[in-house]
Amino acid sequence: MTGRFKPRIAPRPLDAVVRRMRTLALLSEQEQDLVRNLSDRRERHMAGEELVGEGQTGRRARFVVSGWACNQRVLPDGRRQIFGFLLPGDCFNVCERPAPPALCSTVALTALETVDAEPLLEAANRGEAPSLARALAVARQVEQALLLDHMVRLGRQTAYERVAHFLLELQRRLEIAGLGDSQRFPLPLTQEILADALGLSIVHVNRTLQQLRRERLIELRSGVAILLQPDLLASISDFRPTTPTNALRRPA
Amino acid sequence: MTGRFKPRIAPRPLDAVVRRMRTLALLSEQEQDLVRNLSDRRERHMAGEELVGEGQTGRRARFVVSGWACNQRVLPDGRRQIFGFLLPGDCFNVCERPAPPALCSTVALTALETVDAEPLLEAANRGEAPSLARALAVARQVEQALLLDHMVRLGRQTAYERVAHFLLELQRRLEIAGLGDSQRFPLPLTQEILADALGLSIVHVNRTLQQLRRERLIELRSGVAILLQPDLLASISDFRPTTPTNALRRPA
DNA sequence: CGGGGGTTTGACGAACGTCAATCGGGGTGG
DNA sequence: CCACCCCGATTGACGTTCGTCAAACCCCCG
Repeated sequence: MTGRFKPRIAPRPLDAVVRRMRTLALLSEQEQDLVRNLSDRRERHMAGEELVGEGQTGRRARFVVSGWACNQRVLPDGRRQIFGFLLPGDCFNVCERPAPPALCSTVALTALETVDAEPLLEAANRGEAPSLARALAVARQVEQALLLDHMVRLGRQTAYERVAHFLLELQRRLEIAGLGDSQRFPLPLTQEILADALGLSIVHVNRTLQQLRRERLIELRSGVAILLQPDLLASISDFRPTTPTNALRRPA
Repeated sequence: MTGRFKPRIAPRPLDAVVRRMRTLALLSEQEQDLVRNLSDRRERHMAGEELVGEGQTGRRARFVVSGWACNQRVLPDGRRQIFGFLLPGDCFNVCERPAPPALCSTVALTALETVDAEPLLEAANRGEAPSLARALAVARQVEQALLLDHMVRLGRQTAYERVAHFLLELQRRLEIAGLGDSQRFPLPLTQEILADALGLSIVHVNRTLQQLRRERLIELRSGVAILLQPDLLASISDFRPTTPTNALRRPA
């Protein structure tokens, strides 16, 4: 880490994005540079800030560069359902232009950094970046898969299974983004957020986490999660790694 | 209804499909005929038949012409989650070609009739049917919206609210397809299917329906549902009619 | 008349939510 | 440096919702 020479512009910050895209399709060098050069039009958001409002139109495609966000909807009586999380490397507002009204709001959960991804869409639409176009399509497919996984958790899994399954999902996604290893990853979520994602009460999330700790399946300290027995967690929660990396790639 | 002359080919059967598409975009006469002329390549399926297997590739876009189907996933221990229902007029397997692996399986719940919709996609891709292309895009958006509604039900609503909300959704969709009125519609689902959709047990679905009947909110007899007090049901379940018909249409 | 799938009912228990109090750590102003 | 404070985590007691098991019922059909 000590002063290694970096010839290219904009070295580190978009690392997660490039990494992520490369797991989705085989990007050419030019395509990778296209991504790395997005660094302008960066934006910073504070935790709690709403990035996209429900029903909002004219949204521009963006990447999360650092920090966490979520898609959610809030009922009039205050109940909240979180549909999914946006991690570094994830894109949002990627759809046909002009973008239709947003189906839910997107909210920053931590300090957050994003970049405009429209230049990529334009290049892709002009046919200049076929693999990139494909990567974005696959990203949407993965997003959809995660949504269905989440729905199974909510509808047909117990609290215990839900938490285990969800932690495994985060582990995989964060490892792909280069932000964790096969067991350890940052988890900057309050138990209230977990509860609203998993369809549980705060108290019950707490107890479920306690149980997983007691059974030496996980550790959880100061924003870091450690999966002590990932395989056991996977069999407990019927976790099947969709997209083990490139599973969705087109053959040729 | 007694022998009114119908000049065009293939009169009735695709009515639901045309109706549905017309609520999604303003179709030209040619575009409507394009839809109506799909009648070839019709296919019949029996209840229980799997139309699409999880992970299946090379799927072709299709419309449901009559009957009901659902998207679902089954866990190894037999638990099942139904993600949503396909009603007459709905399309499935509509996505960029070549189609990525299916994220869940699609199963016929009743005797079912479908038609191949690929000709429409091709015409749309050739730029020959812009409004149709738009209608298909909106259809996907609506499908996504229904998915999120369903997730809110599963994660944050009580059994009572879930059933009420779900019945209202069906009422709206079936009325659009021309298969029901503002209160009455066919409901060819067993309580087991309802349970697997709503994340409940059969017994609890039964009791919830009993309660709704006792309170004179609904009637349910021999495959027909009647919403006696739709407004009350809506306020009970916080039902907000997304897409009150054409809400998602592009301004110009 | 018998059978089978779907519905209904009751009794019971487990999972999960609610309420309320306490704890604990990091930040902040005095 | 310390007292305070606030938010989030934790714990206990208790109530409700919902699931499970099992039996009865109902209706359509052969």
